[in-house]
Amino acid sequence: MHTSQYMLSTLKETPAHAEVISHQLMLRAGLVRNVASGLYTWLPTGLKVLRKVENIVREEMEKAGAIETLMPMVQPADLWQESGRWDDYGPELLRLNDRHKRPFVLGPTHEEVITKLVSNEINSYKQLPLTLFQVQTKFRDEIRPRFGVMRGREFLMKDAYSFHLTDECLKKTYQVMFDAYCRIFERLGLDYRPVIADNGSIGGEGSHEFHVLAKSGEDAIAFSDESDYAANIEKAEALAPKGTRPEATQALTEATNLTEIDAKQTVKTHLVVGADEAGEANGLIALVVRGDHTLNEVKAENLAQIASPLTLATDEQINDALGCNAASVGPFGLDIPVIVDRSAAHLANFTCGANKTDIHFTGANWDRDCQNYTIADIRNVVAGDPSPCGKGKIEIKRGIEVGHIFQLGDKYAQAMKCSVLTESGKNQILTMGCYGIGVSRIVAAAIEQNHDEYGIRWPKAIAPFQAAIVPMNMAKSARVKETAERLYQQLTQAGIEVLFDDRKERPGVMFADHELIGTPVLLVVGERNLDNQEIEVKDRISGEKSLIAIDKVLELFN
RNA sequence: CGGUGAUUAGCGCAGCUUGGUAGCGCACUUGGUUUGGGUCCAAGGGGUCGCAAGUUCGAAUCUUGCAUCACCGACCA
Repeated sequence: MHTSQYMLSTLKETPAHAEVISHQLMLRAGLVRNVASGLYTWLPTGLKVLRKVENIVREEMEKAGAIETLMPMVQPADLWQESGRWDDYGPELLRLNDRHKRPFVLGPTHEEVITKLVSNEINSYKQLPLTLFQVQTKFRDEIRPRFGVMRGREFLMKDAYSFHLTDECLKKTYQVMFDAYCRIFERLGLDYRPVIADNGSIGGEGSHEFHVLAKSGEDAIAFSDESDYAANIEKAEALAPKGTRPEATQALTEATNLTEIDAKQTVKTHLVVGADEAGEANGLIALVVRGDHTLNEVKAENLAQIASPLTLATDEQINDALGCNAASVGPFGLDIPVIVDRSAAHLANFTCGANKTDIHFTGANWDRDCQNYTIADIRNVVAGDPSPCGKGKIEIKRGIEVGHIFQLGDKYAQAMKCSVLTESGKNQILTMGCYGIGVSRIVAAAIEQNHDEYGIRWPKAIAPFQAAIVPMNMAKSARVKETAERLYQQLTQAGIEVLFDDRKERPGVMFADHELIGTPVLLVVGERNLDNQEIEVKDRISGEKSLIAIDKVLELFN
């Protein structure tokens, strides 16, 4: 490709509204352009990267035995009504009507369509197990799209779905997919970690997220400093403190002016909306964590007594129920259920709200001052906590979620009546797994992890071009022009993707552009080295320059 | 959805306080110059000043409403 016949679209200045580095570089390097909030056009260079990621994902999925399909992005509402998600999915699900006023959705995911398909097409246990996948554009009407393509509304995703007769078979495929995911991220050249994850609203048991580690990551991940344990902080268990609780030695005393208390010797009490046996919102529940800890909303929401989604009581509700302000809520003397975090439950002689505005208790003790409570793990782990795996301490790093695999179970198969005849001739509902990879998000994540002050430093496997030829003063030197063109022909014929910079620009401009775009190898052709039949090779990652004989250039790409 | 801020040439911004012929840098076009790290000189092209209404002889500038975009929060496979 010659730059004169290409669309580079590089920018010298950083567009004002791009916040994170990957977004800035994707705009500056000419990979994407914003069309509307959360919607992007992929420019030629960006699309090359996107396709490379997509192809690696596709190849590994096929190696793992998955079969490619393509489902529509627009899906009829009745499929979503059948699964129940028409009501469960919030405004993130974009709903629209066609000209006949029939309701449709823009697919944020494809469980309904695939389950319906398999339900119709697969009739016998002999056809199982089956794993299907697609690479398709998804649409989620995010409340607040941000970080460029990292959290856009429209994005490219690989989603795979597996169908099984037994959970045992599902677990086997889950492991195959797990391994395939590891190979994918290794081939992409990214520093990644699989982490234990919460299943979220999608349901089911057994789930891992794959994270690309980067400081700007949106998710916090808890690692053990001594083992392979890694979990999303939403899921990482906070163990109960060891040993027995200290003795109650102080008397319960009301205090008005509290100064200089160690947060570790206090508890804070959140009131949230509870749930009745049918799971409907009903009444309030008190959640107690130690003053220096934070409530883990996912753990709390997963408790049966608590309404989903987790809803904090309003100041008004608190005032109606207790007659005090939110800051003075405490666990004692409440006629609503009290759930106490393990660490908070281990305190003695602590300080807490007294359920009277601006009044607190000191010298508070469980059992003596409050009998009706239950203990649960409801806080976020913090750095230094013992690892739940039993080895080492927790360290917290940030990651970008680029993959997520689930053992779904029969939630969708049940709803969509997806069953086959077994060997004994009986109808049996299938059990499912689902496996997603954010293809477009990987492009942004790769940049977050691989850039410097000059621009992007692509891992070789996904660089838009393998090399760029930069001729020095080609307009004046016929020899440079000839050599560069010959080199270009040679490399191109060998199947190497080379960008030939034939713009009439000064060298500095060309160097800066190619470093911004992140091409791994620059081949600099200049008068200076031609007498020796050599050209200069500059490595984008190491920054090292070296001379190489022109007829040996091909060997660089073996 | 709440809080904050922005909207002037393709991009980055000034002008607005104190109303009076719309500017700067980059990019773009043409000519020259330069040529191993974002040259220099000259001449050009490009604007419903987000939209609408109001005040005024006159509005980018003042007033009101609306829209869009972004940041923080809430939200979130």
